[in-house]
Amino acid sequence: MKWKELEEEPCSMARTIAVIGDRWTLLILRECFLRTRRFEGFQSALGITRHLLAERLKKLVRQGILRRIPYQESPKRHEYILTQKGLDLYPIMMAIVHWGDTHMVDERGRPLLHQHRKCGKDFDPVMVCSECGEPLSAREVHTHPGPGARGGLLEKSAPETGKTPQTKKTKARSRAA
Amino acid sequence: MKWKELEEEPCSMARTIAVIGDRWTLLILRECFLRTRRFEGFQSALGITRHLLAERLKKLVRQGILRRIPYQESPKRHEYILTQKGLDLYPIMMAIVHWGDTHMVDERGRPLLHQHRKCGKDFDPVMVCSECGEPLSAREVHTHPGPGARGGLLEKSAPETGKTPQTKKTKARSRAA
DNA sequence: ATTTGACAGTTCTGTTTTAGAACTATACGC
DNA sequence: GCGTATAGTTCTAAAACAGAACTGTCAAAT
Repeated sequence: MKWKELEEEPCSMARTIAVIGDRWTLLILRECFLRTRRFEGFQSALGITRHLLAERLKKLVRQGILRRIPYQESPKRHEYILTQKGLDLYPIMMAIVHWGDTHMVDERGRPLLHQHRKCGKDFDPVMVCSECGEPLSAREVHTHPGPGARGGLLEKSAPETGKTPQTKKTKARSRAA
Repeated sequence: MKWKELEEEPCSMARTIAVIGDRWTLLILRECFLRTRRFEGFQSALGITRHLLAERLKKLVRQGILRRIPYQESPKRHEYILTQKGLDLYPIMMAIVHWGDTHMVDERGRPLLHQHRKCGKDFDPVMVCSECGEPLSAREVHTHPGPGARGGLLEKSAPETGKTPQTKKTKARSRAA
């Protein structure tokens, strides 16, 4: 499967993964949230090859997650800062960090703590229901198709070019989330 | 950088990414939360190559995210189900889906809706502070080193094998999250 | 006036990963 | 014995990535 196909699936998760679902992109975004803004900054913080870094930054700009803004003329230099769309990735980042804090720390404890400016305390992120405010867990949630679902009868059945091929080709059946 | 190195960084995010930070693993986990349990089920739902699927499933079992449980003898067959560690990934999945719902849907709307059994309503996931219950955003959070941080003076400086090499080799400086 | 250094990339080559397809193995139902 | 279901393994070609060097612009130091 190519990244492009993934982006077009009727599944919000697949589409998001198509944009941020590789390790370097996620690490670049970590740096963004830690206020890194410049090419050399990302490169030395991550040890990513310059080639890949340039490519990933371009992709993030194309996707509207980062904005490329000049910070000096002659020579022209730009920095990369998060757009609102990018800032909205924060819950994903926090959820990832929190799972790591819970399941991947060694004896020494957490590498980084998070303090909430409003209440002044170190906190954990908790995911709650927007309607009732209760914490969420997988078992308490029921998923059902929404307006953008493509499923069952509405599914576009590709017009085969004749008889059914005998190859064991297995194509993904459609799945939404 | 190899996945193994990533796993050993003093950063909860890097460690988590080392485990689930590739596109197939994330999609396999999506299927797990949608109650897929068997090899063929994953394969036909995702269109992943069988080779990669086998590899990813092994990795998830090694990491304690899935458990491989026999469901019949002769021929021996197993199914893969989420452990508690795996179920704890739910907030990450929901955060990813929600970002996609917000920023990646087409005109037709969301592919999938989520209903909270407790209150009966379709909901969005909201990330709040465990201490004061207020919704979180990137700007209201201050990060600072925790007990597991390796930084500054404590950093293990690799004993160079002699004189400083003249190559332009750039190694990642350490960064925690 | 030439050299050095910072910055932001691009180009090159070789290795690793992944895609796509076929093959293996065990057992069941007919 | 024959086809089907399930869960893999093996093979080759294509794509992605790592590691290193190179390009180009300008400022400051020698």
